[in-house]
Amino acid sequence: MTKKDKILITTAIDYANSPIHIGHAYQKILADVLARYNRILGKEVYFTTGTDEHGQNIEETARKKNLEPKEYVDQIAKKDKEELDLLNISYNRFIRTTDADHEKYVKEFWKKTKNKGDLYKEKSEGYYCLGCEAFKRKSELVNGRCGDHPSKDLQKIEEENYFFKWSKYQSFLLNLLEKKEDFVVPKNKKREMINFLKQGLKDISVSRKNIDWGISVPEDQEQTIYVWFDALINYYSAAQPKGFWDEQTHIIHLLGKDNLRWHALLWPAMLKAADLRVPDVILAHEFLSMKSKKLSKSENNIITVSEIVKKFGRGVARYYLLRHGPLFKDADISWDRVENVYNKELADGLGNLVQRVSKVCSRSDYKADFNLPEKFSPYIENNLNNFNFNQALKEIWNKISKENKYLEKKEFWHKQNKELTEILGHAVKTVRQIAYDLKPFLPEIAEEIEKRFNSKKIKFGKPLFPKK
RNA sequence: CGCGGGGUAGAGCAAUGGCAGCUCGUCAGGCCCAUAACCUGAAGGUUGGGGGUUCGAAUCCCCUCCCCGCAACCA
Repeated sequence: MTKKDKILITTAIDYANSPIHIGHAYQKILADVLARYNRILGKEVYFTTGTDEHGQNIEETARKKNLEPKEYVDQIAKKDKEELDLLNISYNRFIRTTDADHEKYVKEFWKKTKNKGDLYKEKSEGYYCLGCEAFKRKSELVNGRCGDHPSKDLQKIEEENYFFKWSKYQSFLLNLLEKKEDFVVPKNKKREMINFLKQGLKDISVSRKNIDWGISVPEDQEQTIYVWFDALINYYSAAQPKGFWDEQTHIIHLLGKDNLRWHALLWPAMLKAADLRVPDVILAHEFLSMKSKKLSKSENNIITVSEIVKKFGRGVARYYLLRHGPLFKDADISWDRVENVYNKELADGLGNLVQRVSKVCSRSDYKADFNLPEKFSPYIENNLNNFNFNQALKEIWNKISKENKYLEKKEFWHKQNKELTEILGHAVKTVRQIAYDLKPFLPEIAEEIEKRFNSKKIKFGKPLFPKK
């Protein structure tokens, strides 16, 4: 991160085919931590998330449910928002690709790119695969069939579409990736993008004929803008009017590894074509699996945010994912593991430390001082500046363990007067700092600890995390 | 030769050439402030397999087996 004082943090917008699950939520949590952290540091933060609502898949899903596409995506967007609220995600704008202002920006963007000469119309022969809901190039076919859906017959379609001159930006992109250290995080993903680029870019079709559910091409009503072209622009539509798409803003995109190519290679090329600035950091995280199997709705192998919150309470999903989630490496989740982490790390670790310190404080006449923490511990800053969310939490938990050892060694429950005051002073200071450090990660928990500890008389209360 | 990640104690992971470590679980002890929590100690590994380089290999090289993603619209 940098010293600029405006920061734009975005998450990918989720495809409104089905509501989000815990895997999607992971990304929102990462973004939320960055947003809260930077706000506390006094920076101006704009944090966006939302839904990607156009495209043929969505139209068909809606029709199957006897709904108009708009009705259907309204439902999904509402549900997604509820899930985000359960996690206390502090977004500033929930942008939907069906929002009127977004449509306006997409059309503007299109015109700019067209005027630049980077969009051209060309008749192409395509093979449409019903399994993929997508066009295949002849070169992509395996034995004249789609490699992913060999059982489906391909429809040969001749269509005139708009193409984006992606190939024109190959060296621009290569330069960007090679020169800008942090442009794609982590490094191995960046290498992957560079390797892909070196294979050569082909121009890409960015419009479709005979698709109704989408944004139509300006001055060409027959054509509809391809969903990715439409979706990527959401970042700009959300941020630009608020003044967060200028050179004074540090722009961070968070996304899953599956979307990296579009964000690292197509989006910057589109921005360049429209004479707009490119983002600073593109952070791609890995995937969560459940008992080694992909999170998949069709296989009934998902956990939703509401389930986890219902079972363990708020904050637990945030903690689990931030500490044990798939940051730069795929990670596995299971109910057993969540329960174990809840009991050992949250209840026995953080929760118990808060209890034992506050109990001894409240039964003695100990009076705390008002030297409240004013900034994050250095390890929080170091780790968050490098996007090491899990390591930052690990450091906090090391601090908890160290304090437990200290209290044990001092046998503080036997002590009195001056000696006790000294030990409690140490413990209270530590707990207060822990609460401060936890603010970006577990805001509700941090607040609850502060309620008990940030006054003269330390209060003993109910366990923060009742044992399961 | 499509691209990439991975295989280390019962489980999850760390260690990029120098005594193989951490968390959980297990076992023993201590403590009694705390949510049967906390603290100390112990057991448990020929690092998937084979070969090579080296004084020394989980780590570098070659071969091989196995898992998992991505492959241009699933976070």
